Amino acid sequence: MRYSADHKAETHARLLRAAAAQMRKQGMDGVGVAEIMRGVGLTHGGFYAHFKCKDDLIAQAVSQIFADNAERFARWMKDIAPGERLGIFIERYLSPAHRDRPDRGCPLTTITADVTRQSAAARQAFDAGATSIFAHMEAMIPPGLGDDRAMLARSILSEMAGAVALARAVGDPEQSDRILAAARAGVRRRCGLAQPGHSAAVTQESQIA
Amino acid sequence: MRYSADHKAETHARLLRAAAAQMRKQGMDGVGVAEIMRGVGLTHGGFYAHFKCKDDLIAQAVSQIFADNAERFARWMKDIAPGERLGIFIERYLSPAHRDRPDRGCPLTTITADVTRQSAAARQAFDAGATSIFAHMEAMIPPGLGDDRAMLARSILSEMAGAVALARAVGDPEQSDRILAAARAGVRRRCGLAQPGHSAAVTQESQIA
DNA sequence: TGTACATCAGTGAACGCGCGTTCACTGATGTAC
DNA sequence: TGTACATCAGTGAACGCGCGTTCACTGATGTAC
Repeated sequence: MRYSADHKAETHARLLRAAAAQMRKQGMDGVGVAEIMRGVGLTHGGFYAHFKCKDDLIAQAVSQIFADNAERFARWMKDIAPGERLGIFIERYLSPAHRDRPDRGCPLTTITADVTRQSAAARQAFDAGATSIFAHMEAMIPPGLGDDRAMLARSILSEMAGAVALARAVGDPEQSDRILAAARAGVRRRCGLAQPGHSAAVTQESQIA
Repeated sequence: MRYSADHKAETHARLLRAAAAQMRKQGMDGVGVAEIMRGVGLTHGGFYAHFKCKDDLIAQAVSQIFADNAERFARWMKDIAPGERLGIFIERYLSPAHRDRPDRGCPLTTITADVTRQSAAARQAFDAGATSIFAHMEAMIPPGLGDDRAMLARSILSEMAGAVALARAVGDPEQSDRILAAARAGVRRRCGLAQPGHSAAVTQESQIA
């Protein structure tokens, strides 16, 4: 079956998007080649027309995951005044909705532990993506907030990523909600924002906090 | 070969300790039954004299991991004055040494992502251990520091666990050191401690920061 | 005290299974004439 | 315009491998007599 000129590129992109979602939900080594191919309606044999091997897919999927989230971030922030962005980002990042959807969640919360055991190519893709996220965070921090905004950005992102990861791991829903609420309060305070948040993205849990 | 009365219990304990270390380094599903048995000098067939199945080992190993760290924590803190404990804990937790030894590292940094995909028994063990760590952290926070020490403990532990996990994932050593240094500075400030730390556990990186 | 037997932690061959990977093949379509 | 051929994304059987698990067996030692 011969296909149109860009058919292969489209299939390749669909495979990467499927792999990116499944790897975040099930862990980077928890997804099989056959499962990914089935996910886009193909059979396992065709995999090697698109990727040299599974490690090749993983490395490309890491880049895809960061690209997905960068695009989602840009879409969120497009119509929001620069001064409002930090508060809204914090609320959304530390929301139960983010916790409950790891398949489209921030890679700093989903693939961080796994990537330490992956190929050099995958780790380089992670480094590039993480650096970009740190830079975006730094840019959102108001200049008057501290002498070293880069360090503050790293500190705050560590807390946000750590809180979402812990909130996912904890089985007790109340404890999980409290972890998110504690991080929202801690990060907002450090960013000079009112307690609790009053943006449209505010959740029930942050009201309780 | 018949063995002494408590021989089996000793072997069981050695298996759990080996599994606890390997699971933190290689991920919870990255360790095989045969590999663990080989690690204590036995063959794979004997595994089922000690555990019902692999999931049973994993659940018990999760408890073992938290017990290991609770013991290590108690040993650290034994001869340290209560007022000094928080500062020293922060320095050690956010040290390159902790980052570089995940096999004996805090479970909140090593098994958090994996445990979301494990059995109910493993998740319950994680919850119990995490609750205990949160309580220990809360007890170290000076009463005058805020109106809600439990929330502050959650917020700070999220940052510390997140920072160590990110520092492990990042390939660039300088970036990795900066993440730890940023978290040390951020957490110390929030705990009302001097910048930078002056305890014996101080590292080169915190001097730079 | 010496002999016969029971115990049971550990052995190692074997199993079914799913994995990543290979490869001869398919067949709709673009291209050459 | 019609025919013959080349292309190549995708198919599906097959592979070697390591996994978790089972099971008949071993053999040093404790116990019964």
